[in-house]
Amino acid sequence: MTTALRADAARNLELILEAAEEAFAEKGHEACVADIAAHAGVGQATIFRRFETKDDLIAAVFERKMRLLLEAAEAAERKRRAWDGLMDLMATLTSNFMRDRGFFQSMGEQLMKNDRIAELKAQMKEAVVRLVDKAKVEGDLRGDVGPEDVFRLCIAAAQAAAMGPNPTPRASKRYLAVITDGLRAPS
Amino acid sequence: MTTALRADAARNLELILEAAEEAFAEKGHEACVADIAAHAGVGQATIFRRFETKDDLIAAVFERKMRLLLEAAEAAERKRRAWDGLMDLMATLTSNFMRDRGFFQSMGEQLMKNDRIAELKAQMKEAVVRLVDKAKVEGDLRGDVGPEDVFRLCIAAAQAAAMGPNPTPRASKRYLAVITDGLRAPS
Amino acid sequence: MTTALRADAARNLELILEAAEEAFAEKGHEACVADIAAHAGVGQATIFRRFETKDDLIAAVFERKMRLLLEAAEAAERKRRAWDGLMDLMATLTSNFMRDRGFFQSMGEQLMKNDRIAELKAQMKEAVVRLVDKAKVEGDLRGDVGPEDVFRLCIAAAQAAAMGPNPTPRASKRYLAVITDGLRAPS
Amino acid sequence: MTTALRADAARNLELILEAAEEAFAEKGHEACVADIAAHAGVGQATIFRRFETKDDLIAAVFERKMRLLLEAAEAAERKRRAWDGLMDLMATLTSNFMRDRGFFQSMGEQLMKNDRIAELKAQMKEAVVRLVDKAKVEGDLRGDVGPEDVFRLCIAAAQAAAMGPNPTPRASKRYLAVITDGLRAPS
DNA sequence: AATGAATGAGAATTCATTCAT
DNA sequence: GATGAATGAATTCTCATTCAT
Repeated sequence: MTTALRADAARNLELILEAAEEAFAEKGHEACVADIAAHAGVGQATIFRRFETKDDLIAAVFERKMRLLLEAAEAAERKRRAWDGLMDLMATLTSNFMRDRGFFQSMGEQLMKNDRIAELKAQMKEAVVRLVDKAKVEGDLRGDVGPEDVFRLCIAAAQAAAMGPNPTPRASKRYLAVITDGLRAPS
Repeated sequence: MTTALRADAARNLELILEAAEEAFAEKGHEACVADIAAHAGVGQATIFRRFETKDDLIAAVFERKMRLLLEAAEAAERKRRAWDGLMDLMATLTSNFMRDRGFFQSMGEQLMKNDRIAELKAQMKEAVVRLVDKAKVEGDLRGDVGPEDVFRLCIAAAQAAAMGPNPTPRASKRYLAVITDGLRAPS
Repeated sequence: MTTALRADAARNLELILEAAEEAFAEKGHEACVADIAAHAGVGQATIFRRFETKDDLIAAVFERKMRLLLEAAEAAERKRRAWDGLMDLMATLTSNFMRDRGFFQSMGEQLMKNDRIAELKAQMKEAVVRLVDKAKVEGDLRGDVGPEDVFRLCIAAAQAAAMGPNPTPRASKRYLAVITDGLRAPS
Repeated sequence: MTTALRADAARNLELILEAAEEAFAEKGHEACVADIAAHAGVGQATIFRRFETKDDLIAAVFERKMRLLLEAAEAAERKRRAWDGLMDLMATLTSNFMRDRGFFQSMGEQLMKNDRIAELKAQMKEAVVRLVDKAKVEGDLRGDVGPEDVFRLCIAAAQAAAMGPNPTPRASKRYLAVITDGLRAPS
């Protein structure tokens, strides 16, 4: 009985998160809760039952995407050559930043109240640290490049591409190429 | 004589622009007019007397900064080696993008109603075109780098630096260095 | 069961419409939303929840009155002699125009965004067309009087009566009498 | 010396009144003072030096037009047949009401603080009284028509014509004809 | 548990009127 | 005396959040 209800609730939660993700991706965090609720086919109050605050919803959506990217990071680590993995990961990150205005905004904010998010960020960072270190050892990556740089340079490429008149994924690849060229260790 | 009152008005205008610049720099365009007015020590309506619309105020602030940067661009062109001028200009641009959220937002917007702004943008672009061309001729700049890239890569560097926990000018210089390394023509 | 809350909402909607009707009737469309909200005992935002725009509220109030008048028109058509029905209808219209500044203003506006309103106007016009035609056939109405004239002459009578120092319904009847005398076919 | 200044002042006053008349005629009393000042080529404060309040300006403009109409009334009285004069006057009044939204609004308002205006209204009324009485004596005008009716019926005709899709002077004449037909004494 | 409804706290913008020169 | 400048008091509309059912 209660399980049935919970199943419904879970479904609603999923709908909310999907709608929120889409809305934030397109309009950024200034997308309004009412629209999200409507898109999710759910009452506005239902959202606030699950997430005390709009910021909490934002955080939840962010968390979701971060989890996916963590998986991408793990996949990258499985590549034979760390540099290749790093390039894959950076491409994925860049693409995400470019497509998702909300995710981008979330990354910029200093204050992340949510602990899980801080943890996810840390996890991601660790993965990148491993990739970076390995790539350096393998002689592909410049020695003076830190793990945080990786993250930020992706943002940079996405941003540069998004700024122009036709923000295609192609454009982002070009910028990323310029940047990653700069990362490569002098042979 | 008649200049007396106008002096006051000019002073107020200055105060408004300064307050707006500061507010937009810190909070971006979502800084509200009331706050700016309060900071300027001026009634809210006074702002709307000078600038029909909040967007007009934004444009005015943007224009101001662009003028400064144009001067920087001219100075850059006076350098003996175009590459050096380009590096200087990019450093200046990057630093500005990093410090000024509003300026950053302004750059991103496609529609610039204000004609003067479009013109200033065009002027800036021309200066960069000249620098880029010369730097290529002098063999310092990669051939596949367009003038627009310059602008965007600065944004990228600024963004990357601003994203982190301690967005110092230093950080931006480091990122810019990585990027500009990628621009250099293979010797 | 579920109707309970909706009953409350419906009640509020009713209160809003009543308050708006009264306010618009008295002060015209320049009556402000805040006052209407206060009169309805409702938050200002509640009004904007129901009516996206002040104009929508105006339209809704107009629609309401138009519906009543349409019923009056139908009743008029049921009279044995079309002329009598016409006189009744004109009296009703005039009285309404005189009492309701907002309704009067609504009639004057060329652009009626709302489709339902355009339709109601059309329906009313058709009813008047029928009355006018029949009255002409029955030899009571001058041949050169069009259906639109009927409407406008009512407005005229109302206006004339409203203009004076004591705008009683009586006064409007007198003016209407003068006008309708002018409509009568020469026997 | 001072006369020179007064001449300038008088000129300004004239400019203000002309601009105000035009503005009120077109946009009604909601025309804003700033626009009027701009149109008059005069500082906004200058208007408020002459007219303590916007309402005072409105009254002044109203007074002006009333004076012209008074002259028209006198001319009407000079006609051989009172009925003809009455028709002329009504045509003039109607035409003015139709063209001048501000004048129309002014007529509608109950409270006329300004005494001169009340007096002008009274004068006008007296002229109409004389015309009406004479026309009755001459057997052209219905006995039950009062002097106030004349005024109002003009407003009515103007209003009726203005309401339609093409508010030409022609239209107003048609409505006026219908109305004046109703005024004519049965021969 | 879910939701439609309600709302208070802003936000931009307008305008008659006052002020300082 | 004239005027550009300044402003307070509206006014419409938005949105995150709470409430009643």
